[in-house]
Amino acid sequence: MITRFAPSPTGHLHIGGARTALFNYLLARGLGGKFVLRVEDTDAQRSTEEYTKSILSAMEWLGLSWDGEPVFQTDRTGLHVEHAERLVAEGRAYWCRCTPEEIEESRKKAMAEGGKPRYDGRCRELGLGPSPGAVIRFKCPPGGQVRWRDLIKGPIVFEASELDDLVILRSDGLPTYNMAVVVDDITMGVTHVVRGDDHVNNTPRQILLYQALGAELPEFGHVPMILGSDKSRLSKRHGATSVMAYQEAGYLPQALVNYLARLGWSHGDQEIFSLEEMVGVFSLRHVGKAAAVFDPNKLDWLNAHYIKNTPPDELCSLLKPFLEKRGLPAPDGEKLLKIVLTLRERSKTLAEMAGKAEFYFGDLPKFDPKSAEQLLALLKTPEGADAPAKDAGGKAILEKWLGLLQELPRTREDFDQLLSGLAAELGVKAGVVAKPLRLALTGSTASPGLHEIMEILGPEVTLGRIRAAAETPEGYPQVRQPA
RNA sequence: GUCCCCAUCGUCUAGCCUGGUCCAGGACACCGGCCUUUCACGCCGGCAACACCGGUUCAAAUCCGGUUGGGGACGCCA
Repeated sequence: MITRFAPSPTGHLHIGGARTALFNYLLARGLGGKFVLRVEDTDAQRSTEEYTKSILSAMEWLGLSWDGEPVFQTDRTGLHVEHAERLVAEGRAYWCRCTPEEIEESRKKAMAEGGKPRYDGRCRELGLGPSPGAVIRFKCPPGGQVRWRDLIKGPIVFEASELDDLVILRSDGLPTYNMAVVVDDITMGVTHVVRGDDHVNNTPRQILLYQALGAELPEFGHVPMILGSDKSRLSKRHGATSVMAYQEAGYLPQALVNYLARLGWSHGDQEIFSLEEMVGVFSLRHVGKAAAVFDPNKLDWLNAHYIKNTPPDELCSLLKPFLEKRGLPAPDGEKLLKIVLTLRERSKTLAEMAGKAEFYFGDLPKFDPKSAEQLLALLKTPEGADAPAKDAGGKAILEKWLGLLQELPRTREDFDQLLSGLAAELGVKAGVVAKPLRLALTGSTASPGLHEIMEILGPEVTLGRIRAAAETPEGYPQVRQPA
């Protein structure tokens, strides 16, 4: 068995492409076959080397290793031309000199007659030879049906009369898509052609070419499209569509692969799969026929799952580039590890984690606008007898903390004792005394546990931040612009 | 316009092939509760679907036909 992934380098690897690549990979690996990569770069206008590199690196990042060197379609032009000429020689194709105007006229006529726009084959029996501007067209059989049993969709039938004489060799001497694909799949020994749904309509033409070339047919499988939330084809306006964009947003490859696999494929009620695990249980039989809507929420859930389950030291190295992107200096290993430990249960992406880590850096934290307001409000609440029972006066609380924390508590238990002691002393709930401290330390009302935070910040920064908040010097707190 | 494909909770899906075990199961999201120094995690609970019509059958989410709806394709792009 040989499967293949055949992207054209006219853009970055997108979500849909990644999924068909994944399915091909799983199919081959599961059955001990080969998975090859073919770069379909026959469109000289739009193909670039940069995109080729980008696609290959995205494949590697996802862990979809292919067998052998990538094949470039433009390296095989000779082969394609040879086959096209052979078809002419055997009377199964012919040279056509029709002008664009003539073709257009033919299409319009077909449309007017209630059919689909098609070329009428007027050069078909003219026995023309090559000439500048001429193309080779395949002679489509006049009648009958083309049918195949699709690996995913089941039996599909096309009337041959629906097909017209497609161009197989362009006037610039390069093969067209259908020709190049068929010749390559034949000569590369591809046994299972698994590709996007949008190619179903190409398949009957390709089957005809296989037959004209006297080649054995491969199996075909067409995987359904991925749609955006409005059920139209997934595109940029739905958000990120390239694998690279997800990488940059801090998604883990395991999460993306897991998500893509489960989008359209299932294995009972199981949701979490490693790539290796999927290889063992994957089957086209359980790929659905219907298009699927891409759900960023579920991807986030999976990503959070994989973040939580990645060994912390590994997470540290994964996080570093994201910290750097924010201009945060990577702390030494021990400290970074502690930071990561406080954040990994709270982050859906590495980018989000880096954002949440921001308050660990610098002397004073930046506040989000709402938290800044809250701190100021707390500081204004009167202390003592005038204070509402639920609110013991922010300034007083912070000063108490300042006293209590001259020596940082060693353990979480020690801190808890300080906390509940202070709460009892002021006759308020623990949350009331924790809140000003949290605001002072992190610039936010939501954060990891206070004790672990202080341990990471160290005594100097901890006390400095509390003091700054209690005294609210001019211009404090400094408000952070929302990202 | 023509052809092809598809149709179970808001979303991803199990079940459909081999009708009864499905007044339809799981997951994400959402809502409620517990845990709790906040947020999150975790745990518990809830909401929520067989597109419609007809046929076959003792019995249909499951089989058949039609309708509607959605998607895709009709290039010297891939």
